[in-house]
This record gives sequence, structure tokens and C-alpha cells, in this order.
Amino acid sequence: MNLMTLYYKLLSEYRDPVNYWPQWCAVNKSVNEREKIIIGMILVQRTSWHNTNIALKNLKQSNLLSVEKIAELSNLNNLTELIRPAGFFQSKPTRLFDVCTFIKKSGGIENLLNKDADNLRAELLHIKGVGKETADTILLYAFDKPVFIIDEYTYRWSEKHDVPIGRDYDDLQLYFQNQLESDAALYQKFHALIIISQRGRDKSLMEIV
DNA sequence: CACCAGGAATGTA
DNA sequence: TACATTCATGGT
Repeated sequence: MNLMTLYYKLLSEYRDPVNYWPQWCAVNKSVNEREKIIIGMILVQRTSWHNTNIALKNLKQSNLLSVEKIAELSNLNNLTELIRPAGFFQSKPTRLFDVCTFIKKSGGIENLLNKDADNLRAELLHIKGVGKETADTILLYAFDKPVFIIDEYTYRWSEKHDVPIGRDYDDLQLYFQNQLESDAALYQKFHALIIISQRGRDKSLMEIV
């Protein structure tokens, strides 16, 4: 069974993933929504969405759920307290600040949207705290670039469905992208379905819209 | 109380 | 290159 067949099977079982993640799979995302996705992706690293949502809510209440405003901070003390529920308080504030600073110095989301996916990916990977998974998640969901995300869910799903590729990020990503048409909307829905189809106890997702 | 939740940097051989 | 360790919070 090829990946497209498996995708349609997932669709038939779980319906349209856009209903589960409207803010992620939306066709027309605002700049602000894209920023929230990026901020969320940094905060959720090795953390549950439940905890991440608390941190996001704190940022919103302090009017800091913004790349610009985070990048303009003179110190990270307040930011550290606000995102503490997301854990790793000694590293995440700096990671978040660095990502926001990069975006601001690059001319903002609007400017980065025009950049080539490969070049943007390389630039993101230069930021300390941004690895392949985070970079690709940002590319796919915040910038709508056709890059398939490889994460623990993708590994488990691939193994379960006998995808003939081992546990290697680059190999598995190439396989998905070679088997599927290069389409960001397809990748977004496909990956959302992979997650939805195997969520465990914590069924929470990103809440902030 | 033990374990987990969409990682990435760092150190070791 | 490949693998182990470390980092922190809130829920189950």
C-alpha cells in the first residue's frame, strides 16, 4: 500500500483534519497566527500541549504573544516566569528569544514567506535550539512550505504501516516527499492525521487562536 | 511515586 | 558517526 492510499484511509477514518486543527491547516493564516504557531513550536519541545497552552495563555495575557515584542525585550526575566509551565526554564526563554530575534532581523514573517524553503530551513537550523523537527514544523505549519515533518508520531506510524524506511530522519523524510506530491496542504493534513490517529492520554492540542 | 509529553545540545568513544 | 546524558513542569 502506498502512502497516498494510506492517507485516504486515514481521511475516511478520522474525517477532515482541518476540523481538529483549524489554526494549523487553515488556508489563509494571518501573520499573527503564524507567529503563534512558531512560538508554540518552541515551547512545546519535549513538553505536553497542556503545559504549553498554559505558557501561551500567560504570554497572551501579558500581551507578549508576538515575535516583535519578544524580540524587543531588554531582559528575559519576565518571559522566563511566563513560560515556566512549559519547563526547561534555563534554555527555552533564550531559544524563544533567539528565534524571534532571527525573524525580526530577517524582516518579519511577511518577508520570510517569500524565501525558498531550503534556504529558510538552513537558516533556521543555524539557530541554537532549532533542530530538524522544529525547523520543519515551522516551515510546514507557519510558512506553508511543502516539507514533511518527521517526529516520534511519524516514526511509530511508519513502522506500524510497514513503511520500508528505518528510523532515520532524512531517509524517512525523503521517502514521504518522494512518494507524495509536493503540496503543503497535503502534508499538513497528513501529519495531523498521523497524530490524531495515535494520540494517547493527553488529547490536548494547541488552543490559542 | 514513577513516568510521560511532538527535542536539541553536549559529551564520549 | 553513533549513542548516552541532561534539561523542568504539570498531569496521570
